[in-house]
Amino acid sequence: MLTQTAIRTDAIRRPTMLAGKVAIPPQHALDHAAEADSLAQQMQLMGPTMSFPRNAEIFGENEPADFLYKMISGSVRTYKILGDGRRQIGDFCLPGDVFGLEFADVHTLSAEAITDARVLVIKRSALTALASRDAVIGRELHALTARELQRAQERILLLIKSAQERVASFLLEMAGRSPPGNSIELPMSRQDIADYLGLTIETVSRTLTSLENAATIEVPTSRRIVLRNRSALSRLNG
Amino acid sequence: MLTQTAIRTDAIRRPTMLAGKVAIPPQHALDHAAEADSLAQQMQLMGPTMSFPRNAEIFGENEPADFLYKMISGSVRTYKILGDGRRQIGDFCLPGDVFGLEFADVHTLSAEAITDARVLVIKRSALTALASRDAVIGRELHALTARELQRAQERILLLIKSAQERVASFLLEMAGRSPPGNSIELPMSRQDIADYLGLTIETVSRTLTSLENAATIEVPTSRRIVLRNRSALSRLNG
DNA sequence: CGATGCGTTGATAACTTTCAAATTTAGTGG
DNA sequence: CCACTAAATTTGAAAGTTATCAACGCATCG
Repeated sequence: MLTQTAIRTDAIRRPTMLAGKVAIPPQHALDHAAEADSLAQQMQLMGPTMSFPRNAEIFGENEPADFLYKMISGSVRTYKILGDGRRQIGDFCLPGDVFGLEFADVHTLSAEAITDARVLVIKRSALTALASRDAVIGRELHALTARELQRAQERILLLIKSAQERVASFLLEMAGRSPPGNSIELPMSRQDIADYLGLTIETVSRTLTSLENAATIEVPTSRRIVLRNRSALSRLNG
Repeated sequence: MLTQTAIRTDAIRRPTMLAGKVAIPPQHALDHAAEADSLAQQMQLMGPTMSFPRNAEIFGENEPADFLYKMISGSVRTYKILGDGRRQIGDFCLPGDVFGLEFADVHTLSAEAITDARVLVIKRSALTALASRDAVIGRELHALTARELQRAQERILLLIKSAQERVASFLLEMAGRSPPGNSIELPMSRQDIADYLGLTIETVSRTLTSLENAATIEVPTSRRIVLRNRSALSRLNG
C-alpha cells in the first residue's frame, strides 16, 4: 500500500533555549476579557520560549509528556510513523495553536518544526496543578481537548472523501487559519500535505494542477496558492 | 463519489420510557473501588432507563444536547448525513459505552438503535453540576472526552489504509469489545460497517469473502464471524 | 558547474466503486 | 409450518480513481 512517506528525513534535535525570555502581556490586555481566556494568559506566564530550527524534533512519540507547547511563530507538524513506515501527519500547528497536550503520560505523536519555530513551553504539572485550584482553567483545558476532538471528527469526514474533496477541504482549512485574503502561504511540503490527507505526493500535485486548470486556484509558486473560486472549492468540499 | 448509503431508512422515534426503574447497584459494590469509577456509579443513580426498538432514533443531529446516554443492553449507532447524502457512522455503541456527550449544546451526530436497546438517560445539567462540585467526577468526564479523542485518532489512522486493513482492524476492534473467544456477533448490517469504514457494502462483502478464502476468518452466518488466524489479521492491521 | 532536493508530468498497474444480477436470509400471512 | 415477498448479502463485469514506477524540470547550494 505505502500511501505515504516511507523514508524519514532524520530530525535534528537542536533547540535553542531562551530561558527567562518570557513574554509578559501588557497589563491593559489583562484588564478586559476578564476570565475570557485566562488559560492563554496563564500559559504566557508559565514557561520559557524555545526556538527550533527547521526539521528539529520537538518531542518524540512515546516520550514522557511532561510539557505542552504553544506556537509563537513558525509552524510545526505532529505525526506518527506506522508499522510499515508510512507517516501520518496529525496536525499542522500555526501561531496560537497549542500542541502536545496529552491525557496519558506519554506523547502519542511526534512533533517537528516545519519552519524555524518559536514555542512557549509549559510544564504540564504546573498547568494541572493550576487547573485543580482554578475551575475556570480546568474547564478551558477540557475545552481544548473537546476542540481537538472536534477537529479529529472533521478529519474523519474528510478522509472518506475523494482526493479532490480532500485537497479542496485542506485549502479552505488553511485559508481559514491564514490572514484574511485569498492568498495562502503554505509552510509545508507536498509530502507533508500528502501525509496529512492520506494521499500520495503525486495525487496532491495532480489535483492542484487540475484545480488550477479549472481556474479554481492559482499556484504562482509551489508554496503559495491563490483561491480564485471559493464557492467551487466549497462545493467540492461537500 | 457516493461511497456510502444515500437513502436512509426512516427512523421511528418510539421510545418506551421506563420512568423510575433506575438500576441501583447493591451496596457492597460501592464499598470498594472507592473513587475508582465514581462517575459510572453516579450515573447509575441519576437517570431513568429508556427502551428503543430497532431503528428508533434516540436523538438527531443539531438537537439540543440536554441528555447523555449509557448503554445497558443492545447496540446503537451514531452517524452524520453528509451534504451529498452519504452517511458516515461515528461509532457503534455496545453495553457500557457512553454516547451523546457533547461539549457544545447541540448534538453533532444523530443516534439510532441498531437492535432493540435499553439506555440509561442522564441529564447533562445534573452531571455538570455534579462535576463542578466534585473534582473527581470532573476529571472522569474529561477522561471520557480524552478517550473519545483517542478513538477518533485511531479511526483516522484506519481510514488512510486499504480496504483489507480497514476490515481487519474492524474485526479486531469488535473482537476486543466482545466477550472473550474467537467468535464475534455483529449487531450491525454490512451497510453499517461500510459506512463506518468509508467503503461500499460490496467492498466489505468481497473483503470478508477473501479473508474467508484465505482461512483467516469463517463466516457461518452473515452476522457471525469466527477469527481463525488473529496474527494474520493483526499483520494486515499494520 | 554537478549534485541534491522538491515538484510536476506521463504511462501503467492496482484497487475500489458502480451497475447489474443472482442468491440467501428474514419477515409475514395464511 | 409453509409459501411468498421483501430485504440483505454476495458475486460478476466494467469503469473510474489513485498508487506506483519512471523521467524530467527547476531551483538551491556547495
